[in-house]
Amino acid sequence: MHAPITIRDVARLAEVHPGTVSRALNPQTRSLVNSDTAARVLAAADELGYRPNSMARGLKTSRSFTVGVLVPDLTNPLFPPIVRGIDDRLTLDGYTPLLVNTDSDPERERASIETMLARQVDGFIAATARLDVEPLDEAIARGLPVVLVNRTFEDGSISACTVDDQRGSQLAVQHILGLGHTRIGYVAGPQNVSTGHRRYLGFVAAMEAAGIEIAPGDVSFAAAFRELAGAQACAELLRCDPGLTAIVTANDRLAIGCYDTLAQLGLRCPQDISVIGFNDMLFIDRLRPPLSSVRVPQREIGYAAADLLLDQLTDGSAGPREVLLEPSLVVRGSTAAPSLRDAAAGPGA
Amino acid sequence: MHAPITIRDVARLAEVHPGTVSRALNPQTRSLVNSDTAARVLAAADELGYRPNSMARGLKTSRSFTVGVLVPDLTNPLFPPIVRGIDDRLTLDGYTPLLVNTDSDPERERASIETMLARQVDGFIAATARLDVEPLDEAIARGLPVVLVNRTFEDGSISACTVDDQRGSQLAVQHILGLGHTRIGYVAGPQNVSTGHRRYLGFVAAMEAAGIEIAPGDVSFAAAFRELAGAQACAELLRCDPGLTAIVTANDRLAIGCYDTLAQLGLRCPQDISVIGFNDMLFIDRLRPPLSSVRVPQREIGYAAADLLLDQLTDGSAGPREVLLEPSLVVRGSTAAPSLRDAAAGPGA
DNA sequence: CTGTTAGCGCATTCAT
DNA sequence: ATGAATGCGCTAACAG
Repeated sequence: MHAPITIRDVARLAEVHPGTVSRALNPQTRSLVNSDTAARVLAAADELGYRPNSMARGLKTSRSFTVGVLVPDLTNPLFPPIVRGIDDRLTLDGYTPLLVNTDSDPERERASIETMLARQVDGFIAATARLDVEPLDEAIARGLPVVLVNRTFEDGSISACTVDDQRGSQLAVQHILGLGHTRIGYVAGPQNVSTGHRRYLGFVAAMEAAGIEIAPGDVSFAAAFRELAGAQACAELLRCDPGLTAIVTANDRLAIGCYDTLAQLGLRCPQDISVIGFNDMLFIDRLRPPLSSVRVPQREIGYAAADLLLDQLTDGSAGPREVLLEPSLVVRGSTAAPSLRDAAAGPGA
Repeated sequence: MHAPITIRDVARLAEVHPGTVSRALNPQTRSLVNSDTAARVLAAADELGYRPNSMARGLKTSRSFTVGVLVPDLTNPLFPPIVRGIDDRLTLDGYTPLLVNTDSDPERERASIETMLARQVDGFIAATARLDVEPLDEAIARGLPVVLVNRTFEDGSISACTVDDQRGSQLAVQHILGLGHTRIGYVAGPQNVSTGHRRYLGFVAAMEAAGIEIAPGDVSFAAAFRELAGAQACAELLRCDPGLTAIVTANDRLAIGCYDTLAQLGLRCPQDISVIGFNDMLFIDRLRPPLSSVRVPQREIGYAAADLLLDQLTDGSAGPREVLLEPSLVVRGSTAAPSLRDAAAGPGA
């Protein structure tokens, strides 16, 4: 438990002034110093095991090389890959993420942002679903760059990185149509989060593009991205139109809920009804049947978001940008051609 | 984008000396100041929206109120709940976790610890399975408290928080025995990680306690906690002893691998063979059949680990302690009485 | 090229 | 009970 080694210890050993040590140790300013001296300093620093105190550096430069990362709940399987991607990218440039779970609670959110501001974070990445940016207003006012993940801000004044949700819905619909389905239901997510809304819009657009009319009862809105809400929405769908042969969903967990309802009604998937999810969650291929889904490159989204932020951090003039990543279709056992069931019996009964 | 508000701004508004503001704002020293003045200072701080600069404070006090948290890979479903628990507890006391993914790569591990040391973390929580403590030696030498999660350090010189792995194995074995099984195989995890080793010891002990001999081929060691390794181990088990009626595993993912092998061999679970996992991962109840498992209170483990660390942080004299949390048994459809080969009844029916 | 100087914002010792 | 002074470890502006 020896005393911490400072820049002055290194200076003493290398027989130079502390200021020179600072210059020699910083790659940015190393060119300002004689390479021999620099080498000597490096050697001395190495010998002593010197490690710059980043709080002192931060105090002086008013940059902390930390980034606030807001997620609703790390326990939601959606977020770990995103956070991992963020971490991977930030680490490359010497930044450290400060992770916070907000539980989508405005008060907790406010408090967290407060704390991070006090910690002098250099920017924020908000992987939260809620639509308002207000809690981040002060950060923005202070000139701190902010990047949104999984959502966008309407006027485009804030950088954002998301998957192309509409395109994802289109992939799902086209897959289902390609199998020959025409009686298609949709379990939508909550419309007050952008993901839910845009996936819904994508579904509508894709159906229209195919010239298929969406009957009033063919869409049911789940109150949350949860299994139970999905099960309820699915039940409602089938009550309105028992003749559906396929259900497109806005999220894998909603699709799991659909499985529950189908099982309860004695309907088989995919023989009686096809189901397709969205996100391609870990282990979703282990369900019975394995769920077809729209894959979202979560880790890449996090990585790209961090990339966006670093851009703005490094190059002050870099304006806000939006990055849209491509989803892809993963076909598994939950989708098949329609009417393996008795087509002649028809719907209605 | 106004200039940041410092303690001097508050002092000016409250018409006191900056030193007084510092005292008034810190709950610890507030008693040293007249309560009227204190109130005035608080009001001024509030009005200006003052937020203490934690880097300046840290530089002065050489405490950062941050804690380094090491995990192998956040993407492994084991860790999010643990990290969540850590975060929840640390936040209560104003600490912030600095999360790092090491990928169990010694070099990455070393570099991360280096970075965190430079950031003046006040302590470490290592939620990694296979870390020799060596990379943390310097931290320990510096007098920084360290808490291990999911593993212990032999000589008990380091605090640790784990589930009672042996007890967990015992619960699994007793459940299987209670169903009437006597021909029981074990798919063990890697023995160079403490979790794998202790669960194995627990299995052996429980079998011995029941007076059942473990035949040479009845245990197979998986090379990793992964599905494929589990599948291979399961295949080996059944090759040696096709008469097994139950398989106990050291981990849910190994159990999933067993499912794969059983399906491949045309064996039904639980009618032909029962399988029980360990961890009770998220969505493991969604497999077919739903996996019986030993539940590990992951979030609580993280919470308790952070608690241990805070103890040592707050009370310098607090020695290292070990905390063992209780596992519990979750019975689902993958375990049943042996030899139901003719019974048509499914689980729960 | 390198030494010197002056703070960054705060907590803390010493006066008063 | 409060003011004054000092320095945590570092970087940056200015000399030389």
